[in-house]
Amino acid sequence: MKYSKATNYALHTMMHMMAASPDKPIGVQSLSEAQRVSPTYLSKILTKLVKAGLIESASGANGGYRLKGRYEDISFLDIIHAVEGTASLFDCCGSVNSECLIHQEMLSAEAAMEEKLRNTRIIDLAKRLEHSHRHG
Amino acid sequence: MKYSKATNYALHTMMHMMAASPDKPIGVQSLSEAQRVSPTYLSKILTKLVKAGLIESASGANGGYRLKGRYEDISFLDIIHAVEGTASLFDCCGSVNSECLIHQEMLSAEAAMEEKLRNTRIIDLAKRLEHSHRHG
DNA sequence: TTAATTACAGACTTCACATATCCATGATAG
DNA sequence: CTATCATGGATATGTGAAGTCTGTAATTAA
Ligand code: SF4
Ligand code: SF4
Repeated sequence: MKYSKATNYALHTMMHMMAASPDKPIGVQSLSEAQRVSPTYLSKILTKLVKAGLIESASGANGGYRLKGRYEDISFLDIIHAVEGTASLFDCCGSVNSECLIHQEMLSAEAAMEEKLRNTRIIDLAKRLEHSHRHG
Repeated sequence: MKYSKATNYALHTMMHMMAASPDKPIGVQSLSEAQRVSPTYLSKILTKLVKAGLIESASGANGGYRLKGRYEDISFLDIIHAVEGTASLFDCCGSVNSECLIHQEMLSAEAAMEEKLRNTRIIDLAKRLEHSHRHG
């Protein structure tokens, strides 16, 4: 029961892109160096963000990844859902039983967490701090 | 990023014990039959609950597992912590950086879920419904 | 047109952990 | 003493996370 490291990488990358210039694409090479993760692996993760419509990519020289459209609205939950999927944390027996009290409680608790994550936008944190360090 | 099946078993078992008589110990044999899980495996899970002080066990004939003390106060979170552990869902780089905004937000969101789980007691749900079915 | 650069997709490996199973041991009631 | 019951350790087994490798496609610069 842990968030994957991929989610961590995605959050850091998005934070970094928000703090940097949103105009020019940034190659996965430079994005990976700040986080000590291999470029090919980070690329896999960022492709998920592309498919989720959160960012856009450009092949070829001077290509890379770039924010698009209404990037100010992107929340923590958007990124987490793009990377981890949207399935419930509590999948008992596959079927959703709306009458089950255990099930209801677990979904309700998860919803409380998602509510918090949905109401926090990356851009707000990026504004509050030029956050580029990565300790370890 | 899923709750383990062990947590599911523990929740069902506790719900069952609350609905049944709290006086007599119930053997893991009968507890397991209701959930279609092997007795030995369920025993391992229940031992965690014993060590967490949520229930008590009695060896020998007519032994088994039984609620103890202030069992009315047991919350969802108590059981989940006993089974899954109390570590944070978001463990980046091991160290807790209180100044990191990403870290703060993730902890805050997790706290919202735990708050909900802490404020829901098993006994309340057991009262509302004699809940012993297990579909699959 | 060619070469360099970049993202993308698939196969693959490795590793950690969840999910058990089996068996020996210990405790306890009758 | 014996049947019953929990506990602990060792041991599979399966699944998903984490990461690597390599070829392919797209795009730009020369
Ligand atoms: S009884 Fe409720 S919690 Fe248990 S498996 Fe069914 S729906 Fe899920
Ligand atoms: S989220 Fe913050 S504390 Fe955690 S690794 Fe990233 S920068 Fe460090």
